[in-house]
Amino acid sequence: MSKDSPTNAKSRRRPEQVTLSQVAQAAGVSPITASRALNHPDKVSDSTRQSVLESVERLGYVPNLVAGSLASSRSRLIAIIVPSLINSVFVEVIKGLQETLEAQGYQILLGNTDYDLDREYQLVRTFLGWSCSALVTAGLRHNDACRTLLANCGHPIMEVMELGKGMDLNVGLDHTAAGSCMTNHLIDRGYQRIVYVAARLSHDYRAGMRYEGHKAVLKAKGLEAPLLELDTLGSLQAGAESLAQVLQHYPATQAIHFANDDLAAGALLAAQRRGLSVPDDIAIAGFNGLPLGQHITPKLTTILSPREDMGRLAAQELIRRLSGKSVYRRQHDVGFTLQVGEST
Amino acid sequence: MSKDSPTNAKSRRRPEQVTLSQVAQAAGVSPITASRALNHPDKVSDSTRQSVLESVERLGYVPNLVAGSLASSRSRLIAIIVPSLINSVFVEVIKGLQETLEAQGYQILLGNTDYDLDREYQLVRTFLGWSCSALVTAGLRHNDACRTLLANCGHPIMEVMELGKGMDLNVGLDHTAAGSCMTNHLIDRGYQRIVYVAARLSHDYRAGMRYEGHKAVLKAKGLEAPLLELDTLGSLQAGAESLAQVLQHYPATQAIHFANDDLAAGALLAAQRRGLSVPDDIAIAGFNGLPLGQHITPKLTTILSPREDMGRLAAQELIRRLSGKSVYRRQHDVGFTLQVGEST
DNA sequence: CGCTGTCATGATAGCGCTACCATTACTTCT
DNA sequence: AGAAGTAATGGTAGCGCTATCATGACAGCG
Repeated sequence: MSKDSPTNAKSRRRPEQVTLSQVAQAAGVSPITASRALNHPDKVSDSTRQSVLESVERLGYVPNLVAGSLASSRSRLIAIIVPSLINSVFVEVIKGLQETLEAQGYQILLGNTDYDLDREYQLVRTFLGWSCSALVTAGLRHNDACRTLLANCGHPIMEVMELGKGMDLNVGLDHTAAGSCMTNHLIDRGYQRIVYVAARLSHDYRAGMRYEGHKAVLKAKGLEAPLLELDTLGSLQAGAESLAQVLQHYPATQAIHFANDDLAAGALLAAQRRGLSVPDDIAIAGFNGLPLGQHITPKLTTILSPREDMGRLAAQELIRRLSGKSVYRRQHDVGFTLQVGEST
Repeated sequence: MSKDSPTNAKSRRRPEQVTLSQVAQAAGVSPITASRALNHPDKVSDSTRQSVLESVERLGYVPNLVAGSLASSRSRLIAIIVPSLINSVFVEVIKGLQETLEAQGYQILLGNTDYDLDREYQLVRTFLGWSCSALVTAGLRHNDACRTLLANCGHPIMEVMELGKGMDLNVGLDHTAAGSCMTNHLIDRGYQRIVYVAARLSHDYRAGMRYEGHKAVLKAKGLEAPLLELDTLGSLQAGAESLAQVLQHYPATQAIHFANDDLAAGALLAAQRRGLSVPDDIAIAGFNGLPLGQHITPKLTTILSPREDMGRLAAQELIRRLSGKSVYRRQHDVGFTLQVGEST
């Protein structure tokens, strides 16, 4: 009784906040029963549940999830850590995750590392401090401190985007294979002098993996694999500018294999402005399968990666794990699809 | 002593978790002093702070933010509620918010309503349960329950995207004026038979506001303001399809005023495929100022809205408010810029 | 020399909730 | 009939941290 009394001198309570005890009192049950009525509805009788819910409604009770999490050390928070929000690729994965997780009553803590692994470590620390139920990171690369923290935190870790030796769960695709796939296609089309253009590989190291796949194919045929690395983010603008650079440095180029569709589309549109014919004067290929590529003329040849699906699948796997079901696979290869357009 | 002992039969602690008490003990100070060393560094002596930080490092202590928030009823969490993650417009606002808030040590709780106000209410409830420091919502429209909750929660509310009678803080732009601005431009160019094309106005009601601005200008000149509302989300695809519909239903159309750049660019690219000349056969205008519009030929006439800036400004205002500074403006008009391209 | 003020630190008592165990009233089984 | 469940409820004791007040030490002051 005195516990609930606001006259208590030591009380720090915000008096306007309705607590579960007040709900319980109004419903004529103990606080713990009220708690059960809300969180384990099957553990109380129908009539009790009814009257508790009615009191909740009447008093405008909003559960204090902070207190609940502290008491139960479970939070229903999922941390999502991505390196960028500008790159729509990550947003689409977030979309898939978010859609699935929110439907299951999880909330999303979003962090952006800006491609900085130290920043990632800080974010992981903070998110662990929120005792989030699981962490999702884009990519398999972490610094040592971060790796240690993740390995010992006791929560499920989901690494998305690429496929490889993950810490725990992993949903992604094989970027090296994707790079090879596209280059095989270009060679099938008869192109031999192919330049690979990427934006800042230190950031987008997955583009670097695709380049490795690309290079392996060319080397096997005894061909060169020149690389043009731009010092900007991938964008239409960067793609447009890179076209000029390629034509200047490698005038005999027959095809350009771009690290992503933004670059490729930018170059394609710039080629049009210049009066170059694609693919006759120069062939252009991208990666990602953005809608844009399918609406420009000529349609862009690209590789479609199932980004929202990746997010959805990752979320499903996590939920399965979190709900204690043992039926799950540690690793999922979501694959990719070569989408042959008119630009190659 | 016995409190920290894991032998205590009633203890529910996860034994692997390092607590502040352990850090304090290792540093030879009381828990409360250790807390101060971390959260109010200026309130402890240099030597104490040093030894606490060193113990934190050595023991690998990760602060339990849940416990901290419960005790202090402050969380450094900011809720961001948007209606969609597909629409890049919202993502850009999130980007601006996130960048500014993370730099100040705030974390982001992200929610997606899918244009459903009831869902928004649920998200607000949940986020308030996390006693987040502030809430950001995209838009001024809420249902009654949500409005009541927000009004009484005692936390700063920031409504972004549009300008109007907000609940608390408001950063946005005048969509009606933006609609008028573009239509004035079209009329200046000599177009009179102008169709407005939008995607699902019940969702994107801001597009509806722009249409109102558009209509007002035309009505004032005694001109008709036909509206074509699509039953899809705004996308390149929808824009491409809408072109055919406009040409069929309104064959004499001189210009199309699209609700956003995705639609406009889709239509422009589709017009090219059809061999129509833009703007000679038909003029096309958009809204948003997406990079895409500046890379296609002809360049798209559009209205540039400062989306990341909107996010940044909103975050700055919130931070100012949260840190108790009284210097803030309740409302900011971030304005917009008519970007005249080659498509009109 | 006491008086007041500031600084660094500590003891206490919660924040609002739930895990854990206990209790009671029934039902079912042998 | 008594043992052995099962279902519904409650009491107690924290979860790990911080607000509040209290304490002691020491400086400055007339």
